Amino acid sequence: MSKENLNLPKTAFSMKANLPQKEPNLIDFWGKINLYESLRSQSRGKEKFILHDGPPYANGNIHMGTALNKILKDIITKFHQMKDKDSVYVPGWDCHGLPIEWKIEEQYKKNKKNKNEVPIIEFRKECRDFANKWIKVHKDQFKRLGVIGDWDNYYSTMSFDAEAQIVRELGKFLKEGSLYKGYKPVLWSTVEKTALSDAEVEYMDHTSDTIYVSFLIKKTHLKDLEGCQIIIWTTTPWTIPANKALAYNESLNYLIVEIEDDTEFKKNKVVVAKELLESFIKECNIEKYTILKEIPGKNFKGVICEHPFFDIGYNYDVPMLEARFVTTEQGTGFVHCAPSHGPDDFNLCINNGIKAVETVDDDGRYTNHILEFEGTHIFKANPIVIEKLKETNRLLSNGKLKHSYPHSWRSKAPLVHRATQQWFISMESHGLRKLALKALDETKFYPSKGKERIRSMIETRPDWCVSRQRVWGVPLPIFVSKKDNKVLIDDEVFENIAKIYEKEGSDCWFSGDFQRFLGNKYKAEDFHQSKDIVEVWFDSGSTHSFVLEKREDLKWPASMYLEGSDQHRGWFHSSLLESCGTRGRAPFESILSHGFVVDGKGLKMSKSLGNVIAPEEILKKYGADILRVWVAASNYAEDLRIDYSILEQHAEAYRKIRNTFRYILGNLNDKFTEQNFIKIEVNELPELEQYMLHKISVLNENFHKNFGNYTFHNLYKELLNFCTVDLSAFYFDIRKDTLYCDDINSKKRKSCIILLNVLLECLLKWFAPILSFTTEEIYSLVSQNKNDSIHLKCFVKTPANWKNIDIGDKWEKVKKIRDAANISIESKRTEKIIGSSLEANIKIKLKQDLFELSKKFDLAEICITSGAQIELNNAQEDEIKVETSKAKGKKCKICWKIREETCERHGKII
RNA sequence: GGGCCGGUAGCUCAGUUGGUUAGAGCACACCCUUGAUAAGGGUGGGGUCGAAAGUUCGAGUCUUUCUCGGCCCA
Repeated sequence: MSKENLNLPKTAFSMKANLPQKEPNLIDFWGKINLYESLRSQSRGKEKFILHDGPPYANGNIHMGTALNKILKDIITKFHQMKDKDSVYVPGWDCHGLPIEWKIEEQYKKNKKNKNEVPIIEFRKECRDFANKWIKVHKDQFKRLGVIGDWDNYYSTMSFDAEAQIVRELGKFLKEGSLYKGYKPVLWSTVEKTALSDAEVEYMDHTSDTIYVSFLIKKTHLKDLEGCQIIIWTTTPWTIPANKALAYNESLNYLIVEIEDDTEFKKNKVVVAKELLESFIKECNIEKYTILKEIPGKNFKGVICEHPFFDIGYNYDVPMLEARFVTTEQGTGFVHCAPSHGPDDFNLCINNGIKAVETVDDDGRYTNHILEFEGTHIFKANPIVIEKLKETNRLLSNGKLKHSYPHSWRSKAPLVHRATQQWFISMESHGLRKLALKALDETKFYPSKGKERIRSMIETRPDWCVSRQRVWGVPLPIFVSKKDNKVLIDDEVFENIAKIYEKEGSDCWFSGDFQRFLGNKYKAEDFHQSKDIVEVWFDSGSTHSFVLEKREDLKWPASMYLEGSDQHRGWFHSSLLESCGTRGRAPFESILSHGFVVDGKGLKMSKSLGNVIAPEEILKKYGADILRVWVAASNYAEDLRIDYSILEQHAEAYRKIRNTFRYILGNLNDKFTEQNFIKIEVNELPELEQYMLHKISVLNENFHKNFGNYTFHNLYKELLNFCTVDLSAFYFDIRKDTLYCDDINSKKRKSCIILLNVLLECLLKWFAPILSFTTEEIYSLVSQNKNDSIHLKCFVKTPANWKNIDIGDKWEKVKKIRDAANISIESKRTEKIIGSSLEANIKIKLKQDLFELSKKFDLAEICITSGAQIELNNAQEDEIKVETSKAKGKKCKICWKIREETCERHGKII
């Protein structure tokens, strides 16, 4: 009569998750049981899966992108571990480079300290401390996400052994001869006094001075062109003194135009592209003019002009050169070329024997190569150049233009192209490009489109500039002979430097005394020591050499590199080149790239839009497992959307999963009995249990298929659907009657308990890589060994005899009947004839095949009604017809079924 | 401006070589339950597949253009 006769669920597993409070305790638990060490010792000798961590920059708090990245890495690492491998994750940090230098300099500025007065070694120490500080912060933040890794033995690009190995790696390129000294315009910041890497540049609007300048033709074989002036348009007047050539496009047509306005240009014959005449006329305020002749571009071949500053000493020839980069988008169809100040200009000129020289110094001032203007800062030179052009009567007009222009990402200062001495790794001299392309073909990409993306970059990228004129980095181990200007190449010296770095770090490079690096073989006084440092992409591109190769617990090449899709140009790229150059193949077997985190509308997160969500907020509000669900449920092949409504949805799904566990735990009374899957006598179980084992085995198959393709969002969806559709709404709902109301010793109930145990184990293991905290919370509740962890387990193997297609098909049909019954029941429910389905009695008319099939089933049990009768339906239409009526009789106080007689199960008890 | 990728119900995602009325779960609405209870069950509504044009007997799927968004580059 009372509830003592029922076996109601009872569990210590709370419905409310309270993740923000509970998760930190689980992190402590993992520390206490030494989870990482246990994983390693129990996996010794097993096949290794090495996901090599792409080092985040040790600067600033983590953001959603970092959280996504680390969680994805952790999920994959755990998956492989549970697939019975030795899956090792060693986190690392990228430490050298401009952003940290900049931070220290900012502090100096605040404290009115002059950077130039601080010894380099002291400055570098501050950078090092700064990086160390952020590594510590990051470490805690990553751990909080549930990431398991070798946190005590992480790697960093500024560790002494890393700096030493970077020297060895550079030595390989030097020795091979692919690392060469070049003189090229690079994007240069006159504020930071350094060349900037692509990643350090951002494009913003900038207002430039624009000028139309005329170049008088000095020499031509074409009579029409004699005495004409070539008109160029430029947005960088300060580069005019560095002009060495003019470019035209031979596929364009040009016009010779005589100006008739009563100005200083009266009767002057000027040449511009036909298509651009109109804009030229307008912008130079020319009212009256005559078109004298149209001439094809190819006629400019061999034409020589004179520099607009011819009169003040610029008396060299300015040849006209053909170039495809000349377009009619803007300007005049002629481009002024300063080989020291633009990559296009440089390439065109070098191909025509015109070399770049150092026209502007580190600070941005003209050098002595620039007559008349030496010492003037280029950012102040525009008005001076414009004035001089006016004086020499070469300026047709000047104005302003707002356009997208490169700026330093740190200082936001506009950048310039400036020819400087740099060190380059050649893409061609030793076949690096070819090797890299071949290596890509041998790499598996997830998603596959990543391959094309990096491939097209490798195909077209220029030589790799690896030098930087800064101090916080690994010094380029280069000595140049004072005698013959040749680079010292000697393995002994490289190794000597590396050995010293291993002990002291690379600071000693700047100590002033470099004899110790040269050993006894050479004399310091015979060499210049390079003061450049290695660009940071070379640092991180070398991690495979000082992490994967050096550590006993890892392997080379890595099984996988996993980063955001921007790293196709970043770390994937630099690692590929470094490794192909030194080892002839990629340092990875596969690459997984993920998209970017954007807001709920698909827009990128930005302070100005106010749509930024920090991981910290999510951890505080929902907990890491919800964030991990978000990662698992999202398709990382594209951009990942996140906002609070999306998180709320995932939190809801999490609750469903949590309640699924809670139902199982409750009915097991928190007593998990591990089942030996192979020994389960499948045929002895009720068919419903057999069907569920079949579903489990099919799901397990799909699970591993999705895992194999790293399509976690599909995997997660299948797991979630299993919980909601197959378990909660079907199996659990049907079996409540058995679990609550059957005798505890009944075979049926025991079978169900077996299945719940199986389900608990399967679900715990399937979900463990994703819901790392919750599965551990559950496991620690049911595990006998208090120091055990779910993360030390392997995935289940479902015995072959669980899969039973026949039973699967049969039950799919039964479910159709159930669906039809539900529709019928629902109609009586809305008519208020019945409430719960147990108040219903259903009459089901079935066609022959279903009728025969249903004879073996208890459809009342399956449809959760008090009664069910089946009849043969001979009609053609309506395959399944259900009639619902109110069940007659009295409600059994225990099982609530309505019986005309006393309840066959509980009559006695009552 | 150029290259690459993407836009399927409010949300997260399926959609096989073009082939019936485009699917799932969640969310929503209504109902039931009160023995998974800040739970559980049932039923239902909701999409001109970013837009337009084209190829085809037939297009979410192929082509082109446009648009919006993301990454990279200039």
